[in-house]
Amino acid sequence: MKTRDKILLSSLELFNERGERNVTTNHIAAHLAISPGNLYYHFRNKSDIIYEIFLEYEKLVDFYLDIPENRPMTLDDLTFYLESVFDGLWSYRFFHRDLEYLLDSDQRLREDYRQFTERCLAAIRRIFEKLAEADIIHPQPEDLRSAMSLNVWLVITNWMAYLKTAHGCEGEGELTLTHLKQGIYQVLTMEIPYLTPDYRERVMALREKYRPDIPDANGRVALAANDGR
Amino acid sequence: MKTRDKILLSSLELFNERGERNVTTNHIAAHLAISPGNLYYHFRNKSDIIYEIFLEYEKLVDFYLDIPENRPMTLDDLTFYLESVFDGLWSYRFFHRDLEYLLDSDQRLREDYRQFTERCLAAIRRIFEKLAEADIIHPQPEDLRSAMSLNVWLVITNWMAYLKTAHGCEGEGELTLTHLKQGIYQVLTMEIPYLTPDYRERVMALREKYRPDIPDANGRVALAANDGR
DNA sequence: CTATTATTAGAGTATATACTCTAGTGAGTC
DNA sequence: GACTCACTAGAGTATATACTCTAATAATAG
Repeated sequence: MKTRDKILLSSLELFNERGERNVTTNHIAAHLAISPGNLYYHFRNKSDIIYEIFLEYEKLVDFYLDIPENRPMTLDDLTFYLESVFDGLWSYRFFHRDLEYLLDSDQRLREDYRQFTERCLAAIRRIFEKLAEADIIHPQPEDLRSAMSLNVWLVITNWMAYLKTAHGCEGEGELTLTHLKQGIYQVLTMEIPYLTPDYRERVMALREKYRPDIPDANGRVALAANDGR
Repeated sequence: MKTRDKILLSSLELFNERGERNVTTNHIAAHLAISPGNLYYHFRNKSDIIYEIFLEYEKLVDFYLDIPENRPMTLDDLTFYLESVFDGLWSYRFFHRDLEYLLDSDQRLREDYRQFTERCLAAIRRIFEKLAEADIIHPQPEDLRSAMSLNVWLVITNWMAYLKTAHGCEGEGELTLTHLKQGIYQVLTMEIPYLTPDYRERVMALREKYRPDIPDANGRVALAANDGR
């Protein structure tokens, strides 16, 4: 594997593990057992590394959120979108943690990320639209759909921060992809009132599969056996 | 004013303006025209300053979210809670920006914040409960109420980050308290399906007052005259 | 007035961080 | 064999950062 790619890979790994703020270019070089000079031969600076990683993240999510227009949407589609978005969030989880700082330090990234957000929101809106077309949810006025979509986005992008900050349990409470995906439960919660009678049961069952098994804010632990995952 | 208090005040101001990561203890001292030594006479380290600021934040929000149990809840109460929470968020806006890093660097803060979150969530749940008691919203099963409350919390705490990251417009697009409070529109969006017929119109009108006047993700600008604020 | 304590200035320090510079090495090309 | 060129090592640098130390000054109590 090319040194350049190794740098990107190691950086992502270290960023995800320790947080971008705690990972220096020297750390990255040391982790790869290459010299700092070598690293700076391949990248002008740390921002450049982060930017390239963002481009990968962007490509991944754009790929997942490509909504096929030639057929109606199914519940499996919805599941796929939700799972995929959380997969992406997990793989590049360092990114949202220091988002504001990162955007402040790199204008390119700021503008790209803005457009990325817009595309994601448009995709979510389109998903709602197609869910209505498929009679899975009741149709909504455009205003409401936009506001709902934004709420979905806010919940998705903040779910991980909630898990990491609200559940202290330092040593044991390691965050996993499974925990992260329990955010799907939260997203589906918002759709409940809009479900059509035909699909209500099925969506509720789907939602149940993602019910958090960590103590909720009441200190209660859900008993649901999270089978099949 | 005591030097100690001046340090806290200046720190908060600088943190909010530039972000905690971009503000050093030397900056704070320079801003107050005192020596670094003086600053370190009053505080053991930067974390201590942040911790004390958090305690103020906590006290403020706890004060706002004290739910009176001796009378039914009104719509004015709800408005007050929403406005207050966003006021608090605004006054200590640096805090949520670097939350994960801050909690990682200070165990006390981590534990205190965890409990703070729990109290906030409990308050939100209680508000939903009392809204149902007052026949403003339909009653919900406890499960749903908990999940809804968590979503409200996620939307509230992520709204500012959304504004700061999704709306690039560097120079002009200065973030203001008014913009921030448009998050109330998003929060009320989640309650729409649960409103009782009696209150539906009134809550929708309230919500309309907070309709964002910034371009939404479609590039459209809401026309609503945001009167009276 | 004296002794003590609280407060402050300001120079200084150890370490870290992002990044640079020079001197190569080794694989291919003519 | 001379030359090129992508790639790499590793020492080095300027700056920043969190924090310390000493000495001095103001405030206060007896």
